[in-house]
Amino acid sequence: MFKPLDPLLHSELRLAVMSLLISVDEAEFPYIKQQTGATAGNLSVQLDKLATAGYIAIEKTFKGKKPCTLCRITPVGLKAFEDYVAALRTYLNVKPDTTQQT
Amino acid sequence: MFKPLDPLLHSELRLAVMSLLISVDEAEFPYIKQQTGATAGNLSVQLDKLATAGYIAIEKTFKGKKPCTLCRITPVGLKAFEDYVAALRTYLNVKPDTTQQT
DNA sequence: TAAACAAGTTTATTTTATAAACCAAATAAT
DNA sequence: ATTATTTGGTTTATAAAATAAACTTGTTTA
Repeated sequence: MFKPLDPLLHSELRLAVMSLLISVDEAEFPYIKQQTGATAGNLSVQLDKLATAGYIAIEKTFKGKKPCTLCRITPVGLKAFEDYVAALRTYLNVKPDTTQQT
Repeated sequence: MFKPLDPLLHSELRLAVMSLLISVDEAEFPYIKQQTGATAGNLSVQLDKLATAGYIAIEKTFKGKKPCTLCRITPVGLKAFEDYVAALRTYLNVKPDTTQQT
């Protein structure tokens, strides 16, 4: 009936991050922070979780002398996102149940 | 960019309950328990939260000698659910659903 | 009449989300 | 030149949430 929801994606901030990375394919920490409205601390933690799960790849580079944290979604992450959306739909598009109950 | 998600609905079990109540419009505790696969304790807690928020109405009756907890969605709950779905769409990169609901 | 069952509730524990506090380096101000 | 401020984060502490285990109350059933 209801498919289980990947707890890693069923989180407002992490979902926003994934959604963002799907549309831009590469983004810097400050940009994600601004787009999501998250605090730096919260964002840092949630990015770590996504990276640990292999949903995103984090590349730490430099932009001139400033550190630059680049994030992009991985194929695993993209698949997880799609699965999550499919699971969510089982909660959102429910037609009235006309089957017999026993 | 991303609309905030009502924390009361952004919960797997509570969302399942709401989804269920939208489709059947009235359901007993054991039925909800069976459909969602939740434990009784968890379900009891989450139903309370939904009721406290005014999203569902809980009526405690009897079915013969057995207690019977009846749940149904309220107009407030229905509105909240619809708003939640609209907010979610801002994360899913999906166009709003323009099909007619009957 | 004792044991098992049904229908929940309460409580305790684990997880999670989140922000506050912190750190290091670069730039700006005095 | 030294101090202050800003940038770009990380680490840690706390508040909130989810969840199941344990418990309660009444009802059948053996």
